[in-house]
Amino acid sequence: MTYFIDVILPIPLEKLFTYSITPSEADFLKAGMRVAVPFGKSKIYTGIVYNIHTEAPIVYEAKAIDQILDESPVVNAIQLNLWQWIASYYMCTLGDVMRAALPNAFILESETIIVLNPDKIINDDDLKDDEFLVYEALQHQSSLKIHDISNILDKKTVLPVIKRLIDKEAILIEEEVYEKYKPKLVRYVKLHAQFTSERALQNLLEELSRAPKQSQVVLSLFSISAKTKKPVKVSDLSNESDASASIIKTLIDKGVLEEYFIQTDRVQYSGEENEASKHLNIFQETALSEIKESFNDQAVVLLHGVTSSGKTEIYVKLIEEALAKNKQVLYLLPEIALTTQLVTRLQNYFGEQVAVFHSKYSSQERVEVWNNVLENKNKAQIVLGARSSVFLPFNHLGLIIVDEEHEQSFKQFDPAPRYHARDTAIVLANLHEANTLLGSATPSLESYYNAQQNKYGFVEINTRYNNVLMPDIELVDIKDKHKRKLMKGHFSDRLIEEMMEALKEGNQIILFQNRRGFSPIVECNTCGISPQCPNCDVSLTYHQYKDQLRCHYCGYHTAMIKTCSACGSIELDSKGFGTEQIEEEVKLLFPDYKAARMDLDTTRGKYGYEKIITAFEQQEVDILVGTQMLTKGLDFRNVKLVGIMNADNMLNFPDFRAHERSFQLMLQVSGRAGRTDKRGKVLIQTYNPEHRILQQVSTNNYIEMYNEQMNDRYNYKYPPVYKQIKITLKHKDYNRVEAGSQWMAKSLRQVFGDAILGPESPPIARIRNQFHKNILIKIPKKQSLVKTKEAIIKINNSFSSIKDFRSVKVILNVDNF
DNA sequence: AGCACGCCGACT
DNA sequence: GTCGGCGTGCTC
Repeated sequence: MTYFIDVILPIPLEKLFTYSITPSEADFLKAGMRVAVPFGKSKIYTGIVYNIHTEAPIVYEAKAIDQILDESPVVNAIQLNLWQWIASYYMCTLGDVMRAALPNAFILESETIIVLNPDKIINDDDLKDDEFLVYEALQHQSSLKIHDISNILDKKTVLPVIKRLIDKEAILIEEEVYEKYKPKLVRYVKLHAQFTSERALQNLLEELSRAPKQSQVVLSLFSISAKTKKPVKVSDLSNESDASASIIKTLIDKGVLEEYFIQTDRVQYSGEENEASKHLNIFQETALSEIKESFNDQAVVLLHGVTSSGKTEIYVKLIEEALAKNKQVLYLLPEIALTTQLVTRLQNYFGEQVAVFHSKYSSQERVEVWNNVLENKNKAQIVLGARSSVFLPFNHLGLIIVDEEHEQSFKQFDPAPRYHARDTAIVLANLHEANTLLGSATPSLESYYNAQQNKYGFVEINTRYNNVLMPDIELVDIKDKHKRKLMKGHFSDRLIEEMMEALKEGNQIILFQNRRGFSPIVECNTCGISPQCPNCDVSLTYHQYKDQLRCHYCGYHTAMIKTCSACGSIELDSKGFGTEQIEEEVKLLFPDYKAARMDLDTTRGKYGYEKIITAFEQQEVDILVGTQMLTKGLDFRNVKLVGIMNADNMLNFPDFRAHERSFQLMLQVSGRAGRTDKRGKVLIQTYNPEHRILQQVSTNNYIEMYNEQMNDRYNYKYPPVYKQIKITLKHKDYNRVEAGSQWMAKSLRQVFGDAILGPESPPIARIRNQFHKNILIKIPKKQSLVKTKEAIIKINNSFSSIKDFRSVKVILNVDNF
């Protein structure tokens, strides 16, 4: 009997690929293991075994696998189920899901290695210049990679050169597969066994008396091991004794010290004793019992608790209960990198049972978390992570918490799979028969709607922890302030007054401006022309700190121009304002206080956020200026005043969710104010204080906002009333996307009629030299989603079989909000 | 997605 | 005349 396996490959192709295996391999292999398989002419890819069977393919001969990469499955059956769901719901391939789900280090790829042919000696004269360069390089280095050769020759296309060298039999090529994950080994030292006796030791120290540094090292080694009673790391020894690596090496070479290695986890928790969880107040207690009761007949519960109502304490209680039942817990957060504070809090309760998983981890670190979850280790009972942690190999999941449920960063927009982690989490929980708790102070309309429809359970907390009052929110009409000349830069007199007062009392201030950079538009006063990005249809934003013009879409940047590129005038003006400009104005207005800025530009790097957050927490900074990232669940005790510099630009954003988002954003930032006994103050500067949303924000009226917005959603057939799929077409040639999108929209209309919107050019029609067109499909709740998707796929297939349209990229985005 | 094969412009 | 551009087709 011959055996075959169907394999998922990490490429965006619909099909699974079938390979033949030997009976003994069939015996060993299980679904979810990785195999290395040959693919195409020379490549070797990592695939995941999907199933094992005996049905030989008919139209082609299956290749044999290259090798088996695992002893046991790295992906479990539930995960494969979840992958399948994601692929079909979000209309992408299993390969796309695999790429997103597995840590990079699990996906090995072969690399072509070029070596000299030992059996043949080539006369240099027979080689051309570039061939000679490669040949020459191989005399010094035993092997080269394709990448090295393109460096040597300083050009991209090197394959023809390699091919000629192969023809001349000068070189050979090999395919090498790399294991990307290497366990981390830490170097330890101990005293060599021969010095364990008192006497030998005495002799040794005497011997070293003329080498004070060396004897210092030996003495330090003693003191460290006496103190910690554990093996001694080389790095600790080096720090303690203040000795360089070379001194330690000398001692190792002399045979005084012995070195050895221990495999260590990269991610480690070194904390104190755990605290007991806090007692809940009466409101929290009530909410907790309501949640538990809801879980009896609802798999999902939405917890709507005002900012600072102590939702985390409730989560902690639920986590405790899940752990007591020996279940794993997944705690999803929008952007984990921002929430060092929460990690610390949970670690205080649960110590090393908390594992953290997010995008700023290296792929090596991710593998370790993955394995810990897979093996159900004690150190991974609670996983705190961003959206990609829904892919971890849980096997006993009991509870999923989705904190800040309304956050849009749970939805992945760019590479496929374009999944929403909240919705995926609910499916994952179902597969595990676990419960899901969604928590937010400003729930998304779709979750609130689901709760209203009794699809989810619903629990509310309306009181802040310790009965702290909700902040007092004041709207400032800057149109009027401008008229009456009461503005200093972008600050109204009211804002300055309140800032003065807060600072005098020793309180901190947060200023929110939803735009980074200094000013988004630079304009020539003479001819009115403003510098544009060469690759995108946007104006360049001026960034003062580097004196640059930057594009926020493609990363293009140039030095700030001194004269207008069109007319040569030197009168350049800037319009609009970003965080950078606010920061600068703050420094001028309040020179005696320290201001800092938190946005994408200041938080690059692994610890970028942490530095700023810590500085603000420790009150080294009085005024913090920032973008959206300020809103994400940060808990600063001493903030009394929050200023929203301009509420209008977010309200006017061209998106059906602009109002909902603005409401959420403003209430979230407001929630940062007055978290202790003092009542917080929020000032919202706007040109349009009568705006319904601003009124609703200032009275903290979620229900009214919900009802009004839902009304619009009904009228205009938007989610959550209708389902929505967005199709984006991209091409570098405008005419081609235009023609393609027209064709696509027409075909869709033949099936769906006027449920099709578009094609339309998005506000930014060109990004990275690609022109975009959008088509929107609105799907009534009663229409079959599966059939709708089938129809879309069919149309998309005919689309790509049209020669002219083949090169147009089509992106399908399900629930594109 | 990669990679090979095949057909057309700008350089030695 | 070649080198090297990218359109087209295929991968078990």
